[in-house]
Amino acid sequence: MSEPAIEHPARFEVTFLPPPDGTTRARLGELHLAHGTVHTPQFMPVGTNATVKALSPGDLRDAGATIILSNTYHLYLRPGHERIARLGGLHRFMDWDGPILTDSGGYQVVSLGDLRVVDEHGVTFRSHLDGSTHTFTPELAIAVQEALGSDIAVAFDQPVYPSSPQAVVADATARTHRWAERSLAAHQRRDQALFGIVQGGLDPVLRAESTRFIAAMPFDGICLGGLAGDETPDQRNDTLDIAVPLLDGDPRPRYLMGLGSPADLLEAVHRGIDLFDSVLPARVARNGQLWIPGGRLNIRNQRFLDDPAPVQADCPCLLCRRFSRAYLAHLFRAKELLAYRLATCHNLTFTLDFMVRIRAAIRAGTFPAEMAQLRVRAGRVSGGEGAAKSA
RNA sequence: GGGUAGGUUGAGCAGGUGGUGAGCUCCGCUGACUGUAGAUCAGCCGUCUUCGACUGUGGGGGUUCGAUUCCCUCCCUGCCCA
Repeated sequence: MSEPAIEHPARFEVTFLPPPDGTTRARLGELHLAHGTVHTPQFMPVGTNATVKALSPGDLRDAGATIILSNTYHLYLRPGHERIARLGGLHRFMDWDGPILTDSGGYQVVSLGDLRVVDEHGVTFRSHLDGSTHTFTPELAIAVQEALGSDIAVAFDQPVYPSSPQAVVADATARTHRWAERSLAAHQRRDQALFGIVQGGLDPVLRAESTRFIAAMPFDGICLGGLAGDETPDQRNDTLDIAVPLLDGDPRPRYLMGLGSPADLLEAVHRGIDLFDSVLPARVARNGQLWIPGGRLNIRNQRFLDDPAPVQADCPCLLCRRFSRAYLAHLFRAKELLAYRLATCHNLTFTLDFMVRIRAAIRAGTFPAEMAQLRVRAGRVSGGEGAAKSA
């Protein structure tokens, strides 16, 4: 509330257009928001409960984060959006003075699978905390996000798993469109951007329809939802190749929701995406997986107990600057809390540094040529073969 | 020296008062994780020719068709008393 109103809640400038030869759709942009400027392509660490798990705001800054994501559904349930508003808004509450995007809570429709009812009015959930019943509507999702005071709010949608039957996808997509209109109508806060969400699953026709429908509305940015689920990389790429070209010439940022491994980020940037978020780097860090150039380490593996080397020699993160693999391996075995902080610092530093490299290549006009080596640096997403023996 | 309670797969246990002990929890190993109900979850964790088979209840001996169980003896550990 104390934030100064700005003329454009989300002014987006593309500062480096994709080459006209069609070798890539990767582009460079600056997204100007109430709490600062975000250079795109950019990755947003996820801070569901008004905290990126295990990290302080200072850790986040040091890792290179410039914008983070938080969650409407979780903060509505606890501690309550009105309480956060009374305490001065989400930025002040969590002491993060950079931009924040809030997810609308739509994703929890699928992630909290059991006991929910979706109808035209909204979604009735059972709270994962105490079992109490709540109904989320587009209007409530917007009101909560306005109370939180995020820089970017997101329309309330109904995602479905990419592999869902066509009829299910069609139904959810149509409802998402109607809810997009209601979200837009409900949104009032002038210093807060509002992004709309495209659905459509993997169906080319539905995805194209949804992209056109959402793009035709006066949102400040376009989210591509319903991906980063159980689809294959090829299916995801094909879907992006259908949706993104329909946004050619559109002056707004494109945000692929939920994507997070370096290899996946690279392919999506190549296909014209500007913004990403994912819990993946932070979650796998807490579970002992450390990302390094060309692969990853499972720090719980026995061989690291005697390894005096840093996780990644040239990494500037808190972990790699000062501690050995052996120390981190010990902390994980002892279940010491510092393990989660150090590992998370590293994976987010790695991910955000990867985005820096991508932006540098785009700026230099060498992005398509550098894709191969960026792919090598990204390593594999999953499946055991990507594990690096040591750096 | 006497008494007493025990010795079960790395650790800690359960069980078993004559009819096939491979069960549990740790630890350990491997994997998974993508708009976070996740510092979580899954598989493995005696040996082998691994959809099965074999071995294993401190050592030795005895009774018995059959012993982890009953008897004898020895060894080891904890506690109590001298």
